[in-house]
Amino acid sequence: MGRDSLTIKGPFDIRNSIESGQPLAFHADYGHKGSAFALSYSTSKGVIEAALKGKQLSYSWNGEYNSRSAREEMERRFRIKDNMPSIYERISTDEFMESAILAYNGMRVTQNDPWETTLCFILSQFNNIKRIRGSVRMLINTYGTEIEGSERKLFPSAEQIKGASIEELMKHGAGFRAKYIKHAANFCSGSLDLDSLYRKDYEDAKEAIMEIEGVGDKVADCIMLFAYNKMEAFPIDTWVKRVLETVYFKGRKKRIKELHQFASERWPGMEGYAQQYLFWHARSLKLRRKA
DNA sequence: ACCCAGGCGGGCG
DNA sequence: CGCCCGCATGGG
Repeated sequence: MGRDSLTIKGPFDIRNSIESGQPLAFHADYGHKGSAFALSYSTSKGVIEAALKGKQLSYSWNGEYNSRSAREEMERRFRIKDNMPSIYERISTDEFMESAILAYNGMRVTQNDPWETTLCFILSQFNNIKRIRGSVRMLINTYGTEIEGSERKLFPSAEQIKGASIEELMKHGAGFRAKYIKHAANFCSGSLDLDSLYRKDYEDAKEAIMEIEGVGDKVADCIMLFAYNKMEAFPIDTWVKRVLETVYFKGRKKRIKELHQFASERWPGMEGYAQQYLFWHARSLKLRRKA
């Protein structure tokens, strides 16, 4: 148990950083008039609660955290050390990107736990953000370990999920993805060492994570970007596909492979950040087919 | 009622 | 390879 704070340098939009569908296991409370923002999240080690006021990010911890590991957790999750002006310089290639950056200035790509990200993004397939978050909350409350003196629980480990039946997982919001969750839990608590993927490059790590049944090209890219710090990952979901086709290809249908190629040439080494701004801006514009 | 959601694996040609 | 289909479920 403890409490500390750190000062954020550069633009930081905490609300859009966590609401933009990258971390899916957060609880958030909004302050009045947008002046403060409070959040909490469960990890495998404890619960972190944090609040942002101006440039001061204060936070508290419990469980196995100590002052040093809690600080590292915060800096990592929110990529506090990212140089946003330099990133914007690299992805600000056109008017659409400029307006996205203007609208969501300070939105960070967050870096989350590999198992958490794997579980959450398997749940994300053919699903919507609101319901994914509800399912994740249910899984935490059902399978996570209790923490003394806290209403929240730890994020359930692969071992704990492995102990659940497909029927139980289905009932707790996983739907048809339950069999994938089960397989991922078996795999990640057994032959696949998630920590070892940090030492692999993007291509090799992605190939390794795709051995999990239910993890295809898009989910693998999300895990690479949102957990393993691979900024060249460019997840292409329905929104990103649509916005790319609309903005850069005059509405013509393009294959996923071509769009990956396009992104890697346009935003080399920073595809992940470009993708997050494209995705979130496209959604805010409700850039649908029938809009 | 209807459509869609941060897709995927399997089956087909 | 590319294409097409079904899939649990609930929010808009």
